[in-house]
Amino acid sequence: MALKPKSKTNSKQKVSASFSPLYKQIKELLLQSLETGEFKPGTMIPSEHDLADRFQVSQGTVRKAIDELAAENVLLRRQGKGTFVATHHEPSVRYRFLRLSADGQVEVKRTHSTILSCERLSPTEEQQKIFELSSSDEVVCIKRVMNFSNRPTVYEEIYLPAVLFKGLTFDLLTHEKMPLYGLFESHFGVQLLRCDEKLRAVSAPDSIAKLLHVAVGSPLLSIERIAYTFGEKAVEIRTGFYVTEHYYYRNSLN
Amino acid sequence: MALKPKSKTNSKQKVSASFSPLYKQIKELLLQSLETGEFKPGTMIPSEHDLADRFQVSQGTVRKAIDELAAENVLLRRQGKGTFVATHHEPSVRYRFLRLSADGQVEVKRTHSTILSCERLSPTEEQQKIFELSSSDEVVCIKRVMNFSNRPTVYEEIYLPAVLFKGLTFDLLTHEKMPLYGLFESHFGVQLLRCDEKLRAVSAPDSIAKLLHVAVGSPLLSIERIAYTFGEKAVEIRTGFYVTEHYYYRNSLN
DNA sequence: TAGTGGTCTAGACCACGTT
DNA sequence: ACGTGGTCTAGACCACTAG
Repeated sequence: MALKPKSKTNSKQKVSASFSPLYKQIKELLLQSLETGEFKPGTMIPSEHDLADRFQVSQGTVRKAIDELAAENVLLRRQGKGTFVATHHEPSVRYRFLRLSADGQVEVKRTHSTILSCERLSPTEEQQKIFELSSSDEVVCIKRVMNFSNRPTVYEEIYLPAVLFKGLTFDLLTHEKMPLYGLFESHFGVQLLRCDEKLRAVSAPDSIAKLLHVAVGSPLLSIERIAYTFGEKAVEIRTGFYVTEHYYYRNSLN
Repeated sequence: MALKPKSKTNSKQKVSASFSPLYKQIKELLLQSLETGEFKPGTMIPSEHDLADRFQVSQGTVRKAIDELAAENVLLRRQGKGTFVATHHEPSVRYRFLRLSADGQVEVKRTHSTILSCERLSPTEEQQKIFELSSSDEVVCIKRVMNFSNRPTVYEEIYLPAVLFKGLTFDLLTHEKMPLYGLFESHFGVQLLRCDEKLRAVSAPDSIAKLLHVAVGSPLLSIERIAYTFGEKAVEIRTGFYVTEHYYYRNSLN
C-alpha cells in the first residue's frame, strides 16, 4: 500500500506487489475523513475540484473514488448541489435496511415500536468473537416489538457492544422517536454502513407468539443480522422474527 | 432519446427534455447486440478500442457503458484477456441466483434435482399479466425437488411462457444435467439477467411436507421469484419452498 | 512482444440548482 | 451568473495474459 504521489510525472511508486490505484488511496483518505468526523452525516463534503487540489490529483481521480463511495451508499451525490454524507435521518434512505413491503404497496408506513427491555449483559462467546470483546466487557440487549399499521409484526433482540453506547437506556429509547439507526448516528456517532443477513423460517415459540399475537408454532421469518461500520467493524447483532402474513421481505438479484 | 452524434465537435444534439448521455446510448447499442445474439454467452466481445472505432466515440465513453453492464453482471471483464458475455455455465456465477448457504460453509454443494412433472397449462390471470399473454396462450409448469447433500431441501413450481420454450419436455429436463438457467440459455436462447423475490415464512401443506420429508405444518421459507431477460421482459415465475433447518438464505445490504 | 483491460490527466463543455 | 456534479475527449502509461 504505497502513499499517493505529489506530482504526476514522478508517480513511479507502483510495484507489482499489492498495487493500489490512486483512486483507491483517495477513497481511503475520504473514508478516514468520514470516520474521524471531519465530514459529518448530512453535511456537504468539499467539491470534486477542491478535493483534487487538496490531494494533488486530477478531478477524474477524485471522481472515481467518490463514485465507489456513492455506490456503497456512504456518500450521496446531488447534481448541481454537491456531494453529501449519507445519514439515516433522510426519509429517502431512512429504512434502507428494512426490506419489508406490504402485499399491496411498495413501502411500509405508520410504524411504531414498543421497547420491552434494555439491559447490560455479559457477551456470549459468539458475541465476543464478532464484536472482538473479552468476557469482562458488556453488551447492551434491547428487546422490542414493531407495529406496522397497528399490527404487531416484528419482534427483535438487538445486541450492541456497551462501550460504544454508553448512555443508552430504556428511557432514551422510549422517548426518542427517531429510528434506531438514526439514534445510533446522532447520539453515539455510530454510522451503520452495511449488514449481512441470514434468513430462515422458524416456528414461533410460546413467548414470541404471545408478543406477536399469533398462534404458537406459527411460521415466522427469522432474520439474523450483523451490521458493520467503518473498517468492517461489527457494531450490532440483531435477530428479528417477522410475521409475514401481510408483509414480505423483498429482494432483487442480478 | 437522441441518436449518437457522428463527430464530437458537432455533438449539439442535447436537449433538456429527456436527455440521454452518450454512454447510455452506447450501452443500449451493446444491449441490442447482446439481445440479437451478435455477442453470444461465453464469448468475447470486441475490445474497447474497436468498439470506440465502431461507434465513433472515445474509448472512455465505451468504457463507461461497459462498466454499467459489468456491474449488472451482463458482461464480465477479465484484465489482460477481454470482456466476455456472462453465461450461466461458468462455475463462478453458476448459482448466482441461489443464495443458499450451509450453516458451516459458504456455498452449497452436491446438488441433485428430481423432476416431478412438466406440463402445458392455461395461464392464470396473474401469469397472463406478468408474461403479457392472452388466455389462449400456454405456460409450461415444472415441479421439482432439489436435494443438497442428499437432503430434500427445496420444492419448486416453475412457470414459463410456452412460446419461448418449445422443445421443453420432461425427458429433456431429466436427461440434461446442467442447471436450469444454463439449459434456458443453451437450448432456448433465453438469458436470465435479473430477478425480484418476495420472501415469506409459511406452514408446510400436506403435499409439500411429504416431498421434503418434514412434518405437516413445519415452517418453510417461501420464495416467489419473477425472472427477467433483456428489456425487463418477465420469462419465469417460480415459487420455491425451502427447508431452512441446515441452510439459510444469505443477503447483504448497503 | 503484442493485445487487452485499468488508471490517470488536463481541459472542455453540459445539465442542474441556487442566487 | 455562478458553482456543483456529469459527460466526453485524446492521449499517455501501467498491469495482466498469452503466444
